[in-house]
Amino acid sequence: MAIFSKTCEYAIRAVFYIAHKTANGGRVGIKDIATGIVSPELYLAKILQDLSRKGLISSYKGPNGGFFIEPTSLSKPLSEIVEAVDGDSLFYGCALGLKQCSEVNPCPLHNDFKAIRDKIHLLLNTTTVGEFNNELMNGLFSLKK
Amino acid sequence: MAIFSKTCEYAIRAVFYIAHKTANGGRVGIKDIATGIVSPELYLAKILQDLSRKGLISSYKGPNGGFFIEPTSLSKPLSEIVEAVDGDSLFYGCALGLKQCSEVNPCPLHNDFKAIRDKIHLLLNTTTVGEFNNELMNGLFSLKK
DNA sequence: ATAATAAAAGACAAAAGTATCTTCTATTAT
DNA sequence: ATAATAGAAGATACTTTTGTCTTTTATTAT
Ligand code: FES
Ligand code: FES
Repeated sequence: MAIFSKTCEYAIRAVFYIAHKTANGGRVGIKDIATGIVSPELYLAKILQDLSRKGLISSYKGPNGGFFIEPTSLSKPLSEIVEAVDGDSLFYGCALGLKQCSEVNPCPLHNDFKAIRDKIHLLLNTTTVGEFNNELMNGLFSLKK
Repeated sequence: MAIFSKTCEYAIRAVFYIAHKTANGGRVGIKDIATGIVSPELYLAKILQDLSRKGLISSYKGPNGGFFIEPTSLSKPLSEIVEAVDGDSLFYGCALGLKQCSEVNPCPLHNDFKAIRDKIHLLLNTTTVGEFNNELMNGLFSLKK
């Protein structure tokens, strides 16, 4: 099992792509994004519409329209994207699938797993949407499958 | 998304259950296990048959038959269970779904994620199947959904 | 031998996730 | 007005995961 759903992988890659493409203004179309991150265009469109509805990214209709990210949104943590797509079970759920992760009735892995879960949460809370713009422009990081 | 598949959650809970029930000899039947960890009996049966085929647990047919775990198997790491059920993508796969996680063509999350991934791997490599037998017998840990 | 018990196996079914296609509407640059 | 682009909605399909049902086989107490 991967740590994120496929939908969430597409979402994160797309958001990084949009961020670094529009950090200095402009918009980027769905075709461009789908090609840039190698993902099924129409499926990605649905995902981005959802993220747009939730205010995590912005869009503009009409010619030269497309998706973009508000400068202020560039500092949003990646955890918001993950939570919007995959929910928060990665941050708060029990590793062994107990209905409720709790200190009073923990599963055997609780203590060790909680520490790891918190690290994941911290990573995604402190990583921002626009954090890798420079590296992405320099081609140091890849978003292509 | 949870960190393990539902199948893997059942598998781990069942293995812990069998381990602490049969650490001092004896066998435990599928009905008992399914009740003990609150899981669909027939689905769990398939999972356990698979683990048995792979030698991670043992079984005995006939009256008073059932599943058990060899004393030597109690010291096997939990990672073997996880790998048998969910594969190794949790340990080696790219967080953002790139075909290949690599240093030369990394995704933006590669560095930070690799550290977390390694912690998960270490946790599962150092946690053994029989590690929680005492706590489970004392009711300190729960395996029930 | 027989009956009881449980594992094993295969077919099937339901649900969720992933993906595609089509149609229509809204917006805006030209 | 026209063309370009995204939003929205709904139908459909494919795949994987999860779960159920039925039958067969193996073992052993009696
Ligand atoms: S109870 Fe399982 S992780 Fe907390
Ligand atoms: S390339 Fe994505 S985690 Fe290594």
